[in-house]
Amino acid sequence: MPGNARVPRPTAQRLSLYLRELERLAAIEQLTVSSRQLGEAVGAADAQVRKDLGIIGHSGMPGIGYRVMALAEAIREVIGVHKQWRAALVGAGNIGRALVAYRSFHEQGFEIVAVFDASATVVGRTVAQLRVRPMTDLAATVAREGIDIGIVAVPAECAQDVADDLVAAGVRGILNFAPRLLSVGKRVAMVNVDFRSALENLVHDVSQREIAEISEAVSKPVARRRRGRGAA
Amino acid sequence: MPGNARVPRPTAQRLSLYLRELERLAAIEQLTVSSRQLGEAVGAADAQVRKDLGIIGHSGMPGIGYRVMALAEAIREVIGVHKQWRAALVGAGNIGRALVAYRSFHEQGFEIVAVFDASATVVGRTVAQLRVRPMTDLAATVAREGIDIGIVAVPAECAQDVADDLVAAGVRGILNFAPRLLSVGKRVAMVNVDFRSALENLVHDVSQREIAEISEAVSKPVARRRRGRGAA
DNA sequence: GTTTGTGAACCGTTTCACAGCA
DNA sequence: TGCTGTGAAACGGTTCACAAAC
Repeated sequence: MPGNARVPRPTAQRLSLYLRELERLAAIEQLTVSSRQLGEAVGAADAQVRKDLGIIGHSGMPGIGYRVMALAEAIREVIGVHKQWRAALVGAGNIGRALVAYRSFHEQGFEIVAVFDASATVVGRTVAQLRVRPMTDLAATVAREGIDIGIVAVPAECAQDVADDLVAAGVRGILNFAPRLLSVGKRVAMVNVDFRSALENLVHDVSQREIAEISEAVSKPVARRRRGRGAA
Repeated sequence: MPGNARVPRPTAQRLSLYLRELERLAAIEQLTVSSRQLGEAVGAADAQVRKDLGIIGHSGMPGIGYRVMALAEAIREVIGVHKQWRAALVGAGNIGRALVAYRSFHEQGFEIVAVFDASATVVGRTVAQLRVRPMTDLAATVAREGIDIGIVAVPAECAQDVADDLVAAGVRGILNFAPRLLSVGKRVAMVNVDFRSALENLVHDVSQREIAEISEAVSKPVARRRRGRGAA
Protein backbone atom coordinates (compact mmCIF):
# COMPACT_ATOMS: atom_id res chain seq x y z
CA MET A 1 0.00 0.00 0.00
CA PRO A 2 2.09 2.90 -1.10
CA GLY A 3 0.09 6.10 -1.25
CA ASN A 4 -3.01 5.83 0.87
CA ALA A 5 -1.95 7.45 4.11
CA ARG A 6 -4.15 10.33 5.21
CA VAL A 7 -3.23 13.40 3.21
CA PRO A 8 -3.95 16.80 4.82
CA ARG A 9 -5.80 19.11 2.51
CA PRO A 10 -3.11 21.78 2.26
CA THR A 11 -0.73 19.04 1.21
CA ALA A 12 -3.15 17.69 -1.38
CA GLN A 13 -3.46 21.13 -2.88
CA ARG A 14 0.27 21.53 -3.15
CA LEU A 15 0.62 18.11 -4.73
CA SER A 16 -1.33 19.45 -7.70
CA LEU A 17 1.16 22.24 -8.03
CA TYR A 18 4.17 19.99 -7.66
CA LEU A 19 2.76 17.79 -10.39
CA ARG A 20 2.38 20.75 -12.71
CA GLU A 21 6.03 21.70 -12.20
CA LEU A 22 7.23 18.11 -12.49
CA GLU A 23 5.52 17.80 -15.84
CA ARG A 24 7.23 20.96 -16.97
CA LEU A 25 10.58 19.60 -15.83
CA ALA A 26 9.93 16.28 -17.53
CA ALA A 27 9.25 18.14 -20.77
CA ILE A 28 12.60 19.91 -20.31
CA GLU A 29 14.10 16.48 -19.68
CA GLN A 30 15.41 17.39 -16.29
CA LEU A 31 15.88 14.11 -14.43
CA THR A 32 15.96 15.15 -10.79
CA VAL A 33 14.70 18.01 -8.62
CA SER A 34 15.60 19.20 -5.17
CA SER A 35 12.95 20.09 -2.64
CA ARG A 36 14.25 23.63 -2.87
CA GLN A 37 13.69 23.94 -6.59
CA LEU A 38 10.27 22.38 -6.37
CA GLY A 39 9.34 24.62 -3.50
CA GLU A 40 10.40 27.77 -5.30
CA ALA A 41 8.25 26.85 -8.27
CA VAL A 42 5.11 26.64 -6.18
CA GLY A 43 5.86 29.15 -3.45
CA ALA A 44 6.55 26.74 -0.61
CA ALA A 45 9.51 26.22 1.71
CA ASP A 46 11.84 23.31 1.02
CA ALA A 47 11.09 21.65 4.34
CA GLN A 48 7.43 21.87 3.44
CA VAL A 49 8.04 20.03 0.20
CA ARG A 50 9.96 17.28 1.96
CA LYS A 51 7.22 16.90 4.56
CA ASP A 52 4.58 16.67 1.85
CA LEU A 53 6.47 14.04 -0.08
CA GLY A 54 7.14 12.17 3.12
CA ILE A 55 3.41 12.14 3.81
CA ILE A 56 2.68 10.38 0.55
CA GLY A 57 5.50 7.98 1.27
CA HIS A 58 7.89 9.02 -1.44
CA SER A 59 11.63 9.11 -0.80
CA GLY A 60 14.35 11.13 -2.45
CA MET A 61 18.10 10.68 -2.64
CA PRO A 62 20.18 12.70 -0.18
CA GLY A 63 22.59 14.94 -2.03
CA ILE A 64 20.67 14.46 -5.29
CA GLY A 65 16.98 15.16 -4.91
CA TYR A 66 13.91 13.40 -6.31
CA ARG A 67 13.57 11.57 -9.61
CA VAL A 68 11.21 13.71 -11.67
CA MET A 69 9.31 11.00 -13.51
CA ALA A 70 8.95 8.67 -10.56
CA LEU A 71 7.75 11.46 -8.31
CA ALA A 72 5.21 12.66 -10.87
CA GLU A 73 3.84 9.16 -11.16
CA ALA A 74 3.64 8.76 -7.40
CA ILE A 75 1.73 12.02 -7.07
CA ARG A 76 -0.65 11.08 -9.87
CA GLU A 77 -1.39 7.89 -8.01
CA VAL A 78 -2.09 9.64 -4.72
CA ILE A 79 -4.28 12.28 -6.32
CA GLY A 80 -6.11 9.61 -8.26
CA VAL A 81 -5.29 10.95 -11.72
CA HIS A 82 -3.67 7.70 -12.81
CA LYS A 83 -7.09 6.65 -14.01
CA GLN A 84 -9.24 8.62 -16.43
CA TRP A 85 -12.20 10.41 -14.86
CA ARG A 86 -15.43 10.89 -16.75
CA ALA A 87 -17.46 14.00 -16.11
CA ALA A 88 -20.92 15.26 -16.93
CA LEU A 89 -21.30 18.97 -17.43
CA VAL A 90 -24.62 20.53 -16.48
CA GLY A 91 -25.20 23.98 -17.91
CA ALA A 92 -24.23 24.93 -21.44
CA GLY A 93 -23.91 28.63 -20.73
CA ASN A 94 -20.77 30.68 -21.04
CA ILE A 95 -18.73 28.96 -18.37
CA GLY A 96 -19.95 25.56 -19.42
CA ARG A 97 -18.99 26.07 -23.04
CA ALA A 98 -15.58 27.38 -22.01
CA LEU A 99 -14.99 24.23 -19.99
CA VAL A 100 -15.96 21.83 -22.75
CA ALA A 101 -13.73 23.70 -25.14
CA TYR A 102 -10.76 23.31 -22.84
CA ARG A 103 -9.37 20.28 -24.65
CA SER A 104 -6.32 19.64 -22.51
CA PHE A 105 -8.35 18.30 -19.62
CA HIS A 106 -8.27 15.14 -21.57
CA GLU A 107 -4.50 14.69 -21.25
CA GLN A 108 -4.77 15.38 -17.57
CA GLY A 109 -7.00 12.53 -16.61
CA PHE A 110 -10.37 14.20 -17.17
CA GLU A 111 -12.93 14.04 -19.89
CA ILE A 112 -16.30 15.69 -20.25
CA VAL A 113 -18.37 13.00 -21.89
CA ALA A 114 -21.85 14.51 -21.72
CA VAL A 115 -23.45 17.94 -21.56
CA PHE A 116 -26.87 18.73 -20.12
CA ASP A 117 -29.05 21.79 -19.99
CA ALA A 118 -32.51 22.57 -18.72
CA SER A 119 -33.34 25.06 -21.44
CA ALA A 120 -35.29 23.61 -24.37
CA THR A 121 -33.68 26.11 -26.72
CA VAL A 122 -30.21 24.79 -25.94
CA VAL A 123 -30.96 21.08 -25.82
CA GLY A 124 -30.09 19.43 -29.10
CA ARG A 125 -27.44 21.94 -30.04
CA THR A 126 -23.84 20.84 -30.27
CA VAL A 127 -20.94 22.16 -28.23
CA ALA A 128 -17.47 20.87 -29.00
CA GLN A 129 -18.86 17.78 -30.75
CA LEU A 130 -21.16 16.93 -27.85
CA ARG A 131 -24.91 17.10 -28.27
CA VAL A 132 -26.57 18.91 -25.39
CA ARG A 133 -29.00 16.54 -23.68
CA PRO A 134 -32.12 17.26 -21.66
CA MET A 135 -31.96 16.87 -17.88
CA THR A 136 -34.31 13.92 -18.11
CA ASP A 137 -31.48 11.91 -19.65
CA LEU A 138 -29.15 12.55 -16.74
CA ALA A 139 -29.57 9.44 -14.64
CA ALA A 140 -29.53 7.06 -17.57
CA THR A 141 -26.49 8.69 -19.13
CA VAL A 142 -24.50 8.73 -15.92
CA ALA A 143 -25.11 5.02 -15.52
CA ARG A 144 -24.51 4.11 -19.14
CA GLU A 145 -21.38 6.23 -19.60
CA GLY A 146 -19.86 5.40 -16.23
CA ILE A 147 -19.70 9.02 -15.19
CA ASP A 148 -17.86 9.72 -11.92
CA ILE A 149 -18.20 13.43 -11.43
CA GLY A 150 -20.61 16.23 -12.21
CA ILE A 151 -19.79 19.81 -13.08
CA VAL A 152 -22.40 22.37 -12.06
CA ALA A 153 -22.30 25.44 -14.28
CA VAL A 154 -25.83 26.76 -13.88
CA PRO A 155 -27.26 29.86 -12.18
CA ALA A 156 -27.28 29.86 -8.39
CA GLU A 157 -31.06 29.46 -8.25
CA CYS A 158 -31.11 25.98 -9.77
CA ALA A 159 -27.71 24.78 -8.56
CA GLN A 160 -29.07 22.85 -5.60
CA ASP A 161 -31.64 21.04 -7.74
CA VAL A 162 -28.98 20.09 -10.24
CA ALA A 163 -26.73 18.86 -7.45
CA ASP A 164 -29.57 16.73 -6.10
CA ASP A 165 -30.12 15.26 -9.55
CA LEU A 166 -26.44 14.49 -9.94
CA VAL A 167 -26.22 12.82 -6.56
CA ALA A 168 -29.34 10.80 -7.29
CA ALA A 169 -27.79 9.79 -10.59
CA GLY A 170 -24.83 8.44 -8.68
CA VAL A 171 -21.88 10.75 -9.20
CA ARG A 172 -19.15 10.63 -6.58
CA GLY A 173 -17.99 14.23 -6.75
CA ILE A 174 -19.22 17.64 -7.85
CA LEU A 175 -17.30 20.61 -9.12
CA ASN A 176 -19.50 23.61 -8.44
CA PHE A 177 -19.22 26.90 -10.30
CA ALA A 178 -22.40 28.38 -8.86
CA PRO A 179 -21.93 30.97 -6.11
CA ARG A 180 -23.91 28.96 -3.59
CA LEU A 181 -23.01 26.39 -0.98
CA LEU A 182 -24.57 23.12 -2.11
CA SER A 183 -25.52 20.43 0.31
CA VAL A 184 -24.83 16.88 -0.74
CA GLY A 185 -24.51 13.73 1.28
CA LYS A 186 -21.28 12.87 3.02
CA ARG A 187 -20.57 10.26 0.40
CA VAL A 188 -20.16 12.85 -2.31
CA ALA A 189 -17.13 15.11 -2.59
CA MET A 190 -17.55 18.74 -3.44
CA VAL A 191 -15.22 21.50 -4.59
CA ASN A 192 -16.27 25.06 -5.32
CA VAL A 193 -14.88 27.46 -7.88
CA ASP A 194 -16.31 30.87 -7.24
CA PHE A 195 -15.24 33.77 -9.45
CA ARG A 196 -16.94 36.36 -7.33
CA SER A 197 -15.23 35.18 -4.15
CA ALA A 198 -11.93 35.07 -5.98
CA LEU A 199 -12.36 38.66 -7.12
CA GLU A 200 -13.42 39.74 -3.66
CA ASN A 201 -10.43 38.06 -2.09
CA LEU A 202 -8.26 39.85 -4.61
CA VAL A 203 -9.60 43.31 -3.97
CA HIS A 204 -9.46 42.68 -0.25
CA ASP A 205 -5.77 41.92 -0.63
CA VAL A 206 -5.36 45.05 -2.69
CA SER A 207 -7.13 47.12 -0.06
CA GLN A 208 -5.03 45.70 2.77
CA ARG A 209 -1.91 46.37 0.80
CA GLU A 210 -3.01 49.95 0.34
CA ILE A 211 -3.54 50.63 4.02
CA ALA A 212 -0.29 48.82 4.79
CA GLU A 213 1.56 51.08 2.40
CA ILE A 214 -0.03 54.16 3.83
CA SER A 215 0.67 53.38 7.46
CA GLU A 216 4.15 52.32 6.44
CA ALA A 217 4.74 55.67 4.84
CA VAL A 218 3.20 57.60 7.72
CA SER A 219 4.63 55.89 10.78
CA LYS A 220 8.25 55.44 11.58
CA PRO A 221 9.26 51.80 11.12
CA VAL A 222 9.08 51.43 14.90
CA ALA A 223 5.53 52.03 15.99
CA ARG A 224 3.60 48.78 16.08
CA ARG A 225 0.24 50.23 17.11
CA ARG A 226 -2.84 48.41 15.72
CA ARG A 227 -3.93 45.49 17.95
CA GLY A 228 -7.43 47.02 18.36
CA ARG A 229 -8.81 45.27 21.39
CA GLY A 230 -5.84 43.79 23.12
CA ALA A 231 -6.21 42.68 26.72
CA ALA A 232 -4.04 44.21 29.37
CA MET B 1 -11.23 53.62 11.29
CA PRO B 2 -13.85 50.91 11.50
CA GLY B 3 -12.71 47.95 9.51
CA ASN B 4 -8.97 48.05 9.06
CA ALA B 5 -7.72 45.58 11.63
CA ARG B 6 -5.67 42.75 10.23
CA VAL B 7 -7.99 40.17 8.70
CA PRO B 8 -6.71 36.55 8.51
CA ARG B 9 -7.15 35.06 5.08
CA PRO B 10 -9.57 32.30 6.10
CA THR B 11 -11.73 34.98 7.64
CA ALA B 12 -11.56 37.13 4.51
CA GLN B 13 -12.71 34.18 2.45
CA ARG B 14 -15.64 33.53 4.71
CA LEU B 15 -16.61 37.19 4.64
CA SER B 16 -17.32 36.78 0.93
CA LEU B 17 -19.66 33.94 1.72
CA TYR B 18 -21.39 35.78 4.55
CA LEU B 19 -21.96 38.66 2.19
CA ARG B 20 -23.55 36.39 -0.37
CA GLU B 21 -25.95 35.03 2.23
CA LEU B 22 -26.69 38.46 3.66
CA GLU B 23 -27.65 39.71 0.23
CA ARG B 24 -29.97 36.78 -0.14
CA LEU B 25 -31.55 37.53 3.25
CA ALA B 26 -31.86 41.19 2.38
CA ALA B 27 -33.74 40.22 -0.77
CA ILE B 28 -36.07 38.12 1.39
CA GLU B 29 -36.40 41.16 3.65
CA GLN B 30 -35.16 39.36 6.70
CA LEU B 31 -33.92 42.03 9.07
CA THR B 32 -31.62 40.17 11.43
CA VAL B 33 -29.53 37.00 11.44
CA SER B 34 -27.98 34.96 14.17
CA SER B 35 -24.42 33.72 13.95
CA ARG B 36 -25.89 30.26 13.86
CA GLN B 37 -28.03 30.87 10.80
CA LEU B 38 -25.22 32.63 9.01
CA GLY B 39 -22.83 29.84 9.88
CA GLU B 40 -25.13 27.15 8.59
CA ALA B 41 -25.46 28.93 5.27
CA VAL B 42 -21.73 28.91 4.67
CA GLY B 43 -20.70 25.77 6.50
CA ALA B 44 -19.05 27.36 9.51
CA ALA B 45 -19.61 27.07 13.26
CA ASP B 46 -21.50 29.83 15.01
CA ALA B 47 -18.54 30.71 17.21
CA GLN B 48 -16.49 31.03 14.07
CA VAL B 49 -18.92 33.53 12.63
CA ARG B 50 -18.85 35.59 15.80
CA LYS B 51 -15.06 35.57 15.86
CA ASP B 52 -14.95 36.67 12.23
CA LEU B 53 -17.37 39.51 12.77
CA GLY B 54 -15.49 40.49 15.90
CA ILE B 55 -12.31 40.69 13.87
CA ILE B 56 -13.80 43.23 11.51
CA GLY B 57 -15.12 45.13 14.50
CA HIS B 58 -18.82 44.57 13.96
CA SER B 59 -21.13 44.00 16.91
CA GLY B 60 -24.42 42.21 17.13
CA MET B 61 -27.26 42.34 19.63
CA PRO B 62 -27.31 39.61 22.27
CA GLY B 63 -30.54 37.67 22.07
CA ILE B 64 -31.29 39.09 18.62
CA GLY B 65 -28.40 38.67 16.24
CA TYR B 66 -26.94 40.98 13.60
CA ARG B 67 -28.74 43.54 11.47
CA VAL B 68 -28.62 42.18 7.94
CA MET B 69 -28.18 45.40 6.01
CA ALA B 70 -25.70 46.98 8.38
CA LEU B 71 -23.59 43.86 8.49
CA ALA B 72 -23.58 43.52 4.72
CA GLU B 73 -22.42 47.10 4.40
CA ALA B 74 -19.70 46.59 6.99
CA ILE B 75 -18.41 43.54 5.17
CA ARG B 76 -18.45 45.33 1.82
CA GLU B 77 -16.36 48.05 3.36
CA VAL B 78 -13.80 45.63 4.78
CA ILE B 79 -13.53 43.66 1.56
CA GLY B 80 -13.25 46.84 -0.40
CA VAL B 81 -16.31 46.31 -2.58
CA HIS B 82 -17.93 49.56 -1.49
CA LYS B 83 -16.12 51.17 -4.38
CA GLN B 84 -16.38 50.03 -7.99
CA TRP B 85 -13.32 48.19 -9.30
CA ARG B 86 -12.25 48.47 -12.92
CA ALA B 87 -10.62 45.49 -14.56
CA ALA B 88 -8.75 44.78 -17.75
CA LEU B 89 -9.14 41.32 -19.23
CA VAL B 90 -6.22 39.89 -21.15
CA GLY B 91 -7.06 36.93 -23.35
CA ALA B 92 -10.25 36.73 -25.37
CA GLY B 93 -10.34 32.95 -25.52
CA ASN B 94 -13.06 30.75 -24.08
CA ILE B 95 -12.59 31.64 -20.46
CA GLY B 96 -12.08 35.28 -21.23
CA ARG B 97 -15.29 35.53 -23.23
CA ALA B 98 -17.21 33.71 -20.52
CA LEU B 99 -15.99 36.25 -17.98
CA VAL B 100 -16.93 39.30 -20.03
CA ALA B 101 -20.34 37.84 -20.63
CA TYR B 102 -20.95 37.41 -16.92
CA ARG B 103 -22.88 40.64 -16.56
CA SER B 104 -23.63 40.51 -12.87
CA PHE B 105 -20.06 41.30 -11.90
CA HIS B 106 -21.15 44.81 -12.49
CA GLU B 107 -23.66 44.83 -9.61
CA GLN B 108 -21.05 43.33 -7.37
CA GLY B 109 -18.50 46.06 -7.53
CA PHE B 110 -16.55 44.90 -10.59
CA GLU B 111 -16.49 45.92 -14.19
CA ILE B 112 -14.41 44.70 -17.08
CA VAL B 113 -13.76 47.87 -19.02
CA ALA B 114 -11.23 46.68 -21.59
CA VAL B 115 -10.26 43.46 -23.34
CA PHE B 116 -6.85 42.67 -24.82
CA ASP B 117 -5.45 39.87 -26.89
CA ALA B 118 -2.12 39.13 -28.49
CA SER B 119 -3.57 37.43 -31.54
CA ALA B 120 -3.99 39.66 -34.59
CA THR B 121 -6.98 37.64 -35.73
CA VAL B 122 -8.87 38.44 -32.54
CA VAL B 123 -7.90 42.08 -32.12
CA GLY B 124 -10.59 44.35 -33.47
CA ARG B 125 -13.41 41.91 -32.90
CA THR B 126 -16.08 42.70 -30.38
CA VAL B 127 -16.98 40.68 -27.30
CA ALA B 128 -19.92 41.82 -25.22
CA GLN B 129 -19.79 45.31 -26.68
CA LEU B 130 -16.09 45.69 -26.00
CA ARG B 131 -13.63 45.96 -28.86
CA VAL B 132 -10.62 43.67 -28.36
CA ARG B 133 -7.48 45.80 -28.25
CA PRO B 134 -3.90 44.93 -29.09
CA MET B 135 -1.44 44.41 -26.24
CA THR B 136 0.41 47.53 -27.30
CA ASP B 137 -2.52 49.57 -26.03
CA LEU B 138 -2.34 48.08 -22.54
CA ALA B 139 -0.31 50.65 -20.63
CA ALA B 140 -2.10 53.63 -22.13
CA THR B 141 -5.54 52.14 -21.55
CA VAL B 142 -4.84 51.18 -17.95
CA ALA B 143 -3.77 54.73 -17.24
CA ARG B 144 -6.56 56.40 -19.18
CA GLU B 145 -9.37 54.17 -17.87
CA GLY B 146 -8.16 54.08 -14.30
CA ILE B 147 -7.90 50.30 -14.27
CA ASP B 148 -7.12 48.72 -10.91
CA ILE B 149 -6.88 45.03 -11.63
CA GLY B 150 -5.89 42.71 -14.46
CA ILE B 151 -7.40 39.36 -15.34
CA VAL B 152 -5.04 36.89 -16.96
CA ALA B 153 -6.89 34.41 -19.16
CA VAL B 154 -4.16 33.37 -21.55
CA PRO B 155 -2.24 30.09 -22.05
CA ALA B 156 0.31 29.22 -19.39
CA GLU B 157 3.23 29.91 -21.73
CA CYS B 158 2.56 33.63 -22.04
CA ALA B 159 0.99 34.22 -18.64
CA GLN B 160 4.15 35.53 -17.01
CA ASP B 161 4.77 37.99 -19.84
CA VAL B 162 1.23 39.26 -19.59
CA ALA B 163 1.56 39.61 -15.83
CA ASP B 164 4.75 41.61 -16.30
CA ASP B 165 2.98 43.89 -18.76
CA LEU B 166 0.07 44.38 -16.38
CA VAL B 167 2.34 45.21 -13.47
CA ALA B 168 4.32 47.60 -15.62
CA ALA B 169 1.06 49.21 -16.67
CA GLY B 170 0.29 49.83 -13.02
CA VAL B 171 -2.44 47.43 -11.94
CA ARG B 172 -2.66 46.68 -8.23
CA GLY B 173 -3.95 43.14 -8.40
CA ILE B 174 -4.09 40.22 -10.78
CA LEU B 175 -6.64 37.46 -11.06
CA ASN B 176 -4.85 34.59 -12.75
CA PHE B 177 -6.61 31.80 -14.64
CA ALA B 178 -3.43 30.32 -16.10
CA PRO B 179 -2.19 27.13 -14.43
CA ARG B 180 1.13 28.67 -13.54
CA LEU B 181 2.46 30.49 -10.50
CA LEU B 182 3.17 34.05 -11.59
CA SER B 183 5.74 36.19 -9.91
CA VAL B 184 4.84 39.81 -9.36
CA GLY B 185 6.26 42.36 -6.99
CA LYS B 186 5.13 42.52 -3.39
CA ARG B 187 3.08 45.59 -4.16
CA VAL B 188 0.74 43.67 -6.41
CA ALA B 189 -1.89 41.26 -5.07
CA MET B 190 -2.47 37.98 -6.80
CA VAL B 191 -5.21 35.35 -6.69
CA ASN B 192 -5.25 32.17 -8.72
CA VAL B 193 -8.22 30.32 -10.14
CA ASP B 194 -7.04 26.97 -11.39
CA PHE B 195 -9.57 24.58 -12.91
CA ARG B 196 -7.14 21.75 -13.15
CA SER B 197 -6.13 21.99 -9.52
CA ALA B 198 -9.77 22.21 -8.53
CA LEU B 199 -10.54 19.04 -10.46
CA GLU B 200 -7.54 17.29 -9.00
CA ASN B 201 -8.54 18.28 -5.49
CA LEU B 202 -11.99 16.94 -6.21
CA VAL B 203 -10.88 13.55 -7.48
CA HIS B 204 -8.44 13.27 -4.62
CA ASP B 205 -11.33 13.76 -2.23
CA VAL B 206 -13.32 11.17 -4.12
CA SER B 207 -10.43 8.71 -3.95
CA GLN B 208 -9.95 9.24 -0.24
CA ARG B 209 -13.65 8.78 0.33
CA GLU B 210 -13.49 5.51 -1.54
CA ILE B 211 -10.75 4.03 0.59
CA ALA B 212 -12.48 5.34 3.69
CA GLU B 213 -15.69 3.56 2.69
CA ILE B 214 -13.87 0.36 1.97
CA SER B 215 -12.03 0.22 5.26
CA GLU B 216 -15.27 1.21 6.97
CA ALA B 217 -17.08 -1.68 5.37
CA VAL B 218 -14.30 -4.08 6.28
CA SER B 219 -14.02 -3.16 9.94
CA LYS B 220 -17.01 -3.60 12.22
CA PRO B 221 -19.41 -0.64 12.29
CA VAL B 222 -18.81 -0.19 16.02
CA ALA B 223 -19.98 3.43 16.22
CA ARG B 224 -16.45 4.46 15.32
CA ARG B 225 -16.87 8.10 14.49
CA ARG B 226 -14.24 8.76 11.85
CA ARG B 227 -10.58 8.14 12.12
CA GLY B 228 -11.13 5.35 9.58
CA ARG B 229 -7.84 3.58 9.62
CA GLY B 230 -6.18 2.00 12.57
CA ALA B 231 -2.41 2.37 12.29
CA ALA B 232 -0.52 -0.30 10.45
C1' DG C 1 -35.56 31.56 26.77
C1' DT C 2 -32.05 33.32 22.96
C1' DT C 3 -27.77 35.03 21.33
C1' DT C 4 -23.46 37.70 21.64
C1' DG C 5 -18.40 38.34 22.91
C1' DT C 6 -14.24 36.29 24.35
C1' DG C 7 -10.54 34.10 27.10
C1' DA C 8 -8.64 29.56 27.15
C1' DA C 9 -7.88 25.02 25.37
C1' DC C 10 -7.20 22.52 21.39
C1' DC C 11 -5.61 21.08 17.04
C1' DG C 12 -3.26 20.84 12.58
C1' DT C 13 0.17 22.84 9.88
C1' DT C 14 4.49 25.19 9.12
C1' DT C 15 9.06 26.20 10.26
C1' DC C 16 13.28 25.17 12.48
C1' DA C 17 17.33 22.74 13.08
C1' DC C 18 20.16 19.11 12.69
C1' DA C 19 21.59 14.16 12.22
C1' DG C 20 22.49 11.11 8.49
C1' DC C 21 23.52 9.86 3.89
C1' DA C 22 25.49 10.40 -1.04
C1' DT D 1 29.66 19.72 -0.23
C1' DG D 2 24.52 19.24 -1.15
C1' DC D 3 20.47 17.35 0.05
C1' DT D 4 17.02 14.38 2.49
C1' DG D 5 14.21 12.93 6.57
C1' DT D 6 12.34 14.07 10.87
C1' DG D 7 11.67 15.13 15.70
C1' DA D 8 10.62 19.39 18.26
C1' DA D 9 9.10 24.01 18.56
C1' DA D 10 6.38 27.78 16.88
C1' DC D 11 2.42 29.51 14.82
C1' DG D 12 -2.29 30.55 13.64
C1' DG D 13 -6.79 29.27 13.41
C1' DT D 14 -10.79 26.77 15.34
C1' DT D 15 -13.59 25.13 18.92
C1' DC D 16 -15.14 25.23 23.61
C1' DA D 17 -17.52 27.07 27.29
C1' DC D 18 -19.53 30.47 29.84
C1' DA D 19 -20.57 35.16 31.67
C1' DA D 20 -23.13 39.05 30.19
C1' DA D 21 -26.92 41.20 27.55
C1' DC D 22 -31.36 41.14 25.60
